[in-house]
Amino acid sequence: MQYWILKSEPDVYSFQDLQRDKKTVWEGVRNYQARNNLREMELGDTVFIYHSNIGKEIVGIGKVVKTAYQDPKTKEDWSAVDIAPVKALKTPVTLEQLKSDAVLKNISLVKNSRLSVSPLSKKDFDKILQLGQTNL
DNA sequence: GCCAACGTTGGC
DNA sequence: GCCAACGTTGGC
Repeated sequence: MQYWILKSEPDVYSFQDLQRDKKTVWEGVRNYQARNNLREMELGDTVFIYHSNIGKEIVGIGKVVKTAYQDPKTKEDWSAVDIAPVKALKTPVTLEQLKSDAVLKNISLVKNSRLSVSPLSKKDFDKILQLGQTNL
């Protein structure tokens, strides 16, 4: 089991949209590092959904329901995965909270805010759950 | 809306 | 293969 953070702009596709849709194709990643992370995802891996620009907070939890396959939107060598919602965080965890945490301030979401798919250790994952006052 | 940080592109 | 120029992203 691995853990990840997926970034999305909520005015394009929000966690609420994911809850409504029950499942979505996570496509459009056009960054090599992010693509490689997508390809390392395994079935059942847990992901946090982070809202960039608007909110700037981790709002919910999802899971990988289909591992990497050819991005349907392009013929070029990019990947997509399928994501299903698990549950919303009881309390969203803001970027500010992440930055002020001695451990979490070093996660790639904070250090490299442009990376749209980034890995998370179990420890970091648990800490964020705790900050979000949420149990899986 | 601005700008810093980062990634990509293309000329040499 | 280097690096300047450019485009994009996202925090502020």
